[in-house]
Amino acid sequence: MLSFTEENYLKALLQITFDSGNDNVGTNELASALDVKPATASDMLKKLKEKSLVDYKKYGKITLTSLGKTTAIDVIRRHRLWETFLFEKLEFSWDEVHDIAEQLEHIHSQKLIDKLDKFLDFPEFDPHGDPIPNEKGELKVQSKKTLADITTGNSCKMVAVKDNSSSFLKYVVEVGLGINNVITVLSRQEFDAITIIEVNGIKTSVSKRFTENIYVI
Amino acid sequence: MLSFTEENYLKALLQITFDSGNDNVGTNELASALDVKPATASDMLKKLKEKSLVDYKKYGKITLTSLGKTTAIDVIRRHRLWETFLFEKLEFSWDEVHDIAEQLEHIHSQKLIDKLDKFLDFPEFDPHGDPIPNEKGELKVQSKKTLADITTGNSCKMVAVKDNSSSFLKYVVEVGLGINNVITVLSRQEFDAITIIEVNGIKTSVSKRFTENIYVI
DNA sequence: TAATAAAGTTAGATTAGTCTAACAAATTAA
DNA sequence: TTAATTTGTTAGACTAATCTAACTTTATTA
Repeated sequence: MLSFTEENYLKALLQITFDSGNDNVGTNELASALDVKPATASDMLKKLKEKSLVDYKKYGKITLTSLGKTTAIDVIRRHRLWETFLFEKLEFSWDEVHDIAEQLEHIHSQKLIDKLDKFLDFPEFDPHGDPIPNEKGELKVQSKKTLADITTGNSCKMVAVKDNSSSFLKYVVEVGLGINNVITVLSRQEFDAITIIEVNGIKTSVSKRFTENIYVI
Repeated sequence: MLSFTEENYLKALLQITFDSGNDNVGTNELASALDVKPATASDMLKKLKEKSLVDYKKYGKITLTSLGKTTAIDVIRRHRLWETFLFEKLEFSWDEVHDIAEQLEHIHSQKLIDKLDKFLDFPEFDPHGDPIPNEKGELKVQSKKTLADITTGNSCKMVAVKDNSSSFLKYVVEVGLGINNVITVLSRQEFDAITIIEVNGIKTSVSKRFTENIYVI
């Protein structure tokens, strides 16, 4: 049985490769994702290697073993199912579900997750638009295209957010954006890296960083 | 923010006084309830005293402070609400809910519990018949009378179980008993401490210990 | 390619929660 | 009321997860 901490390291490793496409994850990057010091991550990697959850050698790159990946996907499945439960059944808002799910994802009971999945009618996406792995660990492929990739004058549909932090999500809501909204890119000011978009007839300016955190199709 | 462990000590202290009516809880009793050694409990008591959660002095009796009691009641509220959720919404059986709720009860979010309470329509009793404290910490008084108190020839209604362990609950189901069932005490054999009961027309022999763990009215 | 910077590791310390073994206090019984 | 038993505490050690500070390796750049 893995500890909360071990599960978090595995999840972070998978998340980093998912989000950044970067399969050359380093100690610093991992440590900063988990908000610990590199020394701490370095220690933990030894332990995870010992348990055959990661492959790595000193100063080399870190990769999940197949066992590690399966486990990480399971943690993500738990996280996203709980988020969906909180949002759909308990009527939490979009930006509140992540932090509570961070705790709930570590409850150990396969049966609990299977029954929760059924209760929610086997959802394929969580409230942030992220795909939920099924009981076999399979998930729908997610668009890698962000609002930053849409050229001036074109429209797209928002399907998910990259950053799941409460602060970002609150901002997204403030801007009037949500999953499935149609967004039109009106113009870009290269000088200050601002994009002017239109959503439901309302025009807003957003930063480059903002556009890179909105997944679209 | 209290740790899981601290919460478990407080809950155990309250549970012991509740269940046994014994307000003179000792280190050994507490330790055995938590499945740790007395030395460990002794150490933890210092810490809980430091945090003003228990009153106690060396070799003296242990009592919860008002803060400690409030916290313990809150842990019990969380536990019983989660049990109710598992039983009513996820269709877990009676004997499966306790162990999972032991984990869920430590999720920290007041809003989560309030919303869960509402989602379940403010239940007053959990699947084992135990009262669920409301958001103010108030709970329905529970019968202290057990099946052992019913005299030969008389009938009663089962309202709760004292022992919540999966093994006991499985046995209760096997015997054909459940909450709200009417039980008639047919006879008692003082020699081997056996009671013969009738439930739904079926006669069974149960031990003294069994009858002491069934609350009735 | 040599110097500098960045990234990663090791050593030693800390905290929470646990243990065993030895000891001390309180209670029970002879 | 003394001896035996039970109950409770202390001391010292261990593990997991973390830290800081010092050091090593790898990468970058002048």
